[in-house]
Amino acid sequence: MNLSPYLALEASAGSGKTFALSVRYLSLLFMGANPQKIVALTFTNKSAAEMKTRIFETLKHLEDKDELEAICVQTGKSKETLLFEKERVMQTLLQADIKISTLDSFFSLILRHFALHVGLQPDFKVGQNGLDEELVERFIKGCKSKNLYNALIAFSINEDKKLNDLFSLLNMLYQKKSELDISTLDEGHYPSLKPCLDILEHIRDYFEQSGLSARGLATLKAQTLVDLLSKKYLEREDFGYWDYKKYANETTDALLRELKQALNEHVNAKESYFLGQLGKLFAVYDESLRALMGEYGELRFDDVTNLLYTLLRQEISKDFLYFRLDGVIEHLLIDEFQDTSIVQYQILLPLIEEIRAGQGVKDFKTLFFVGDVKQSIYRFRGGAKELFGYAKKSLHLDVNALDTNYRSTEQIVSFVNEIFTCKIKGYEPQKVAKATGEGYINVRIEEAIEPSVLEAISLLLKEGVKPKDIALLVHTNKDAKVFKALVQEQFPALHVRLEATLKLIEVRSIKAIIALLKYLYFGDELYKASFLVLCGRTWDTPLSKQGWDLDATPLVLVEKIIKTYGLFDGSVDLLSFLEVASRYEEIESFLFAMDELSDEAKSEDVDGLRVLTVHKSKGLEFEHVIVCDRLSRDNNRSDTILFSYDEVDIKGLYLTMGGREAVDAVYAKAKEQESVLMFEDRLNALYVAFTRAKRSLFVCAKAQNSAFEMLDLSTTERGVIGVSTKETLAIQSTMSVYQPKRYGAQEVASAPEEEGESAEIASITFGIAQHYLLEMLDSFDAPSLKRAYIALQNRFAPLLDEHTLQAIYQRGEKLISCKAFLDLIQGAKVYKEQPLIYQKERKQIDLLLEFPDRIVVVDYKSSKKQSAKHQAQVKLYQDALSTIYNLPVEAYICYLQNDGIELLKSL
DNA sequence: GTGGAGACAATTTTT
DNA sequence: TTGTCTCCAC
Repeated sequence: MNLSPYLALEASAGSGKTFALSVRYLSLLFMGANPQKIVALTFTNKSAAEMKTRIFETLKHLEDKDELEAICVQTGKSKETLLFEKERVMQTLLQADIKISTLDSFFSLILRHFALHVGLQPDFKVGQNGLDEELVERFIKGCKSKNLYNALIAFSINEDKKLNDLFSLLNMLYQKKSELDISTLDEGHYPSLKPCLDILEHIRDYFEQSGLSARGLATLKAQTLVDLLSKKYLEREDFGYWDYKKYANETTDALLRELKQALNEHVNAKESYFLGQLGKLFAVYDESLRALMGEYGELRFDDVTNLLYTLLRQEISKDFLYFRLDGVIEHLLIDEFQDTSIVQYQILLPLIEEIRAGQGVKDFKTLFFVGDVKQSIYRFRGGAKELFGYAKKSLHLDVNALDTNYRSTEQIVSFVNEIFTCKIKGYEPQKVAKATGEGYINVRIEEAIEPSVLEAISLLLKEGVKPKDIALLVHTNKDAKVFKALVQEQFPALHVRLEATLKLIEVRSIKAIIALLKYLYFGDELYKASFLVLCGRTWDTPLSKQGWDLDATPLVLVEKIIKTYGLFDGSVDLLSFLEVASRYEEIESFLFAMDELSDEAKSEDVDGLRVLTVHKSKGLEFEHVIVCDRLSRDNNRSDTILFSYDEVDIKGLYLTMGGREAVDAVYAKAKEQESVLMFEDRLNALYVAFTRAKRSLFVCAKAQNSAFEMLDLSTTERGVIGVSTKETLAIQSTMSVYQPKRYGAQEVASAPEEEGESAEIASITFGIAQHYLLEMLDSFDAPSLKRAYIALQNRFAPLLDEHTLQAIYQRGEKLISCKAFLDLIQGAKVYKEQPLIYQKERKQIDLLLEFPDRIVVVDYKSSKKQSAKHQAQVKLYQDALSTIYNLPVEAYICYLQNDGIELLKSL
């Protein structure tokens, strides 16, 4: 066999990591490993699911897969042997309880086995829980009973810490609990600042006598430590500069050194005191937390790892652990190893060492770690990329690197190589799998990024790229929200899928409902205006408080608002919000709870152009990627406590104070180390973003304060935009495969904007209302139109004004009197709003006409702004339908415009 | 014109 | 908590 038993694989972006993992997994199976004893761990549920699917799919169609060859090499078996054994392996795999999961779920599984040992019921829940208030209460109670209450208050005042900050600090220590012995933290007395202030005064007196300017003298005044540490002369060796220069001499410089020394002593004493106090408070925090977990059976992710670590360290023996885990794990595969945190590694270490110790010939135990330190972007969550190197070294692993990129086209690979060589430490340029010269790069550096982004999108659409093949990568969730709105405003017909972590209260329609409720309850006109604007109406639209029963339950009120204002948009978020509303009895407590509402919104379930953060995009790939600069400026806020590391061990911890580095060299070094690591994380994030692209990459950078600054980019355009011609298999569908074609701009010149109605909500609502009217038409005659209009008024009256409703009605009139249209539907069986599931996308066909000898599909559009896209859309319907019907299918786009109906036959 | 000081504004990433 | 702007002695 060629399979290296203890292997670390360095897999750069797009180098076939998933391929390598499934080859490894299957090779183990073919070599006789028991699937029950193979554990494969990833970081996200998505990638765990993907890995499972990939393994099954590969095995199922092994004869057609490239993996077959690789498995031959790994196992030393011939193709024939493997294919002969395929069925047997499949059977074992299907019968086994496959252990492919995320680290977090693997850990909670283990913890469940031992729950009773830590005072938990095995059915504990994991997730973000809402026990924060109980924790605060219990923590304060604990402080009181331990005579720490005064210490708590003194601590808060001295450090100017709000309770909230203190809690995030304690939580941070909690995460590092396994790496740190908190009980040994220093302690001392709170030091006095007086010695420092005395020296300063001395300096000032001296300079005053010399005749220093008033401005200079003012800089030599300070009241607090913060004042003092902000002084710039602390960064200097002497006073030989600026206003001081004229009067500086040996005496002043000696005094400066004396001041720095005194300050150094002061900050260190203060740090000892702070950490000592914090250690005591932490003990109470830890205890309160543990009691709460036991009582409520609710754990956070950190709690699981923390408890498990404690268990493995103190309370259970290794043998017992294996016994409970249904035997020893023989093969361990870890994906994205660079994201592993130190606690996680320590938990896994007994398992790893057990495997690594198996030296005998009959012992068949293996380790396989895959990772890429260049893609480490989760330091803030504890991910320690240093662990990869450490593990390689300490476990004496074989090291292999995948050096060819199979994901991206040549232009992209060489662009990424060009940018990141020299920037990322130890960057090895990637080789190109297909040296075809394909690919497209477009780097734009402008004052504002929005126009660049919109141009990039229209450029892609013009080339016939399908929206779902485009991904917009942004830096923050907030940016994602902003760009989604922007894109929708400019391309009203485009589906945009927002994949960001948003709070429920950040969803527009929910914001609106809360605003209205607040208006009804508090009566503040401001809430009324904000509700109206959020609904897409002008702020001064009349709105009456009459007719709302404030004694009704929040659920009833919210439901009524949604109905009255037609706010339901089909998203799950409103449903979750109704669920939240049902938790409250009356409006007052509901409204006050809203400000603290932490429930998360689900991403919208639409297939279309995707907007997501760089962090979310990790592990994914897209045909066409637009990387956006950050809209707001970068925020490198540092934590209250700074850790310094010696490889993977904590070397020290420091209390952060602005300006402390000027008087404390040790601290300065730790801070420098920290900022290097933060820089690397940001650089890696850009590497991740750029390497998501398969065919084209747009970079939309700002001229000032750019997140791309560190890359020294310059405006570039290279290559041509290519459209994938690769067939995408429709799963579980009898329909044949849809072949995307190029819809060039030359086919239909896009019409100039016909109306000025580009206000985001208004134009979308207009389109929906128009469709609604036509859907309500029983038949295409005047009486039906009247009935449909009444239905339209009932539903859309609150959202659209009289004028708009009239305009919609008139378009309906024009349609039912359009000869070409009436001729078209003559003699057909008519179906409206027919759902169609095609390529896993849900489509709605506006009008379907069934004739004995042919099928006609009609799509209504209210403007010709996006005609190329409309063409593509009906073409898709046409193709889809021709696979269902055994008849010729014709497609039409029916433009309902102010000046008349235009019926356009699609070619 | 130069450059230090202080006032002032703006403010993440997720299992 | 950090970059940007403004002020003013040299």
